[in-house]
Amino acid sequence: MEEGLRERKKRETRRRISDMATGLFLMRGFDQVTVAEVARAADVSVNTVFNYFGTKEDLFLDRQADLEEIYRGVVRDRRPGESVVDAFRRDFLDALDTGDWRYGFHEGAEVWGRVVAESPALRARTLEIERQVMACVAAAIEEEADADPDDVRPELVAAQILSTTRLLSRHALRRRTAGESPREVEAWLREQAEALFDLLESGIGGYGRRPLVVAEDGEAAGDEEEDDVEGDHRRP
Amino acid sequence: MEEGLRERKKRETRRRISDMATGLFLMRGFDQVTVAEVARAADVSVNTVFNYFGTKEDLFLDRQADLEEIYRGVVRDRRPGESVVDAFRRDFLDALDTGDWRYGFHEGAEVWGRVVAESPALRARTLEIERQVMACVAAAIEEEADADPDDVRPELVAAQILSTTRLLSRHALRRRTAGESPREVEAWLREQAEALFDLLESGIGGYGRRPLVVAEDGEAAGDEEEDDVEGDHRRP
DNA sequence: TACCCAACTTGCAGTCACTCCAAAATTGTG
DNA sequence: CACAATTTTGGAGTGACTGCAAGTTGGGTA
Repeated sequence: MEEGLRERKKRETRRRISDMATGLFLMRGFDQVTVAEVARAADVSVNTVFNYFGTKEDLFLDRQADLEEIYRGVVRDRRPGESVVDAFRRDFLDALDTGDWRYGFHEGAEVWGRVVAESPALRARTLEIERQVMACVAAAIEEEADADPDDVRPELVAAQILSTTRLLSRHALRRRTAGESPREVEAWLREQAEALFDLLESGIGGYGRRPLVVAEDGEAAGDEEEDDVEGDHRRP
Repeated sequence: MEEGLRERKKRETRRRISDMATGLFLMRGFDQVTVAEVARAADVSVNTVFNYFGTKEDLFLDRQADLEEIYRGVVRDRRPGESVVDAFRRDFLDALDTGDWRYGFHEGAEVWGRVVAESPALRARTLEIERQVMACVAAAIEEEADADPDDVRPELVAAQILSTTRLLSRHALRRRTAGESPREVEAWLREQAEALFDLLESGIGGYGRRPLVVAEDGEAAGDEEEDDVEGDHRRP
């Protein structure tokens, strides 16, 4: 008895709910679709939806486990002579070649990105996921490097690498939604990736260093142009 | 007519709501207090609470605007010869000296940290704030460096610096809540800050490099510590 | 002083995500 | 076929948040 009817039905139900939800969200936007609608579309009760997915956001974002596994692999399976940064650089460029989903280069990524960008709840959940993935990568690096549990460097390395890839993904998505062609974006992305990973490797210590001798005419630090102070309450 | 009665009352009401909310949250936890209770404690209606604060989370996390202003200052007012990283290193150590709130070293920080850690909603909002602050710092750096709007490096620099300070703050908070004395934590923090900022300056390119030739007996990864780049990656 | 307008506050009704609970319905087992 | 375990469902909440219409208040004006 490899898989009983029970297990199969569960898997099917979960899949049906997820697919229906994703379809509706992509079509009409996350906040414009209620959980009740998803339930109706999947022909289950609302309670069943929450039986499978902890929150409404999880209906749209439930690749976290996969992500963690993939990144663990990148760290663990890096080649001889490769540093952690090297491994992620290679992985990023490979993903760019194959149109892998994990950096947002897959087909339809711009629709997906727009839906996420338009929903505060989804953006928040995305950040939380990124945080957890970061912790996971940090753990993998720490384990690999056999570092002291008090050593903070693995976390720093993880944070910096993932900041870099996230930055690249976000810009790529923005350019895609702004109407640039995939080919254009890909070229730009390849160039920027090299530059950022180089910077990551060699350090940002010198960036923006202020000259020791101040020119005689230029005004000093900013005295003009005081911008807004009070933020507006009530966010949409 | 410097400030009418109307303005003063508004300021007082806002302050009263915020104070009552903060007190209740610190005492009983964020999720254990309803907005209705806050309203009752502040002697206003629930609607008035939402008139002043967009969300329940904003009742507790209200310093974002201040944070952005402070960080803008750090970037803009850096001294001659200082790079952006230098400026933030100095600012961090100064804040450590003065017990400044912005990195979580103030009195009662561990209670505050526990409340945030225990509430998913607050954690999510914290991440969102960090993201916005990061964007703000990136903008300041870009402006300062007079960089091309297409240049992604300012964002990378901002992300990496703030990742570092966030990492330090989080660990400090964790140690405080774990019962370490403030003096202990401060000493540890000072040492780690130097190490991490050094790493930030010199780059993480060599971290965790896997040896080219695999030793015939033992496992490959791990203990060889050959960091090829210039930085002396001291370990704690 | 009396009045009026604008801003601020409030109560009320409603939506939606999400929880708890107990009663079905379904599935696997002896 | 019974019986237990699991899943599904309906119903009755709770709590954040919104929109609306009716007060209430402060400031300026006739």
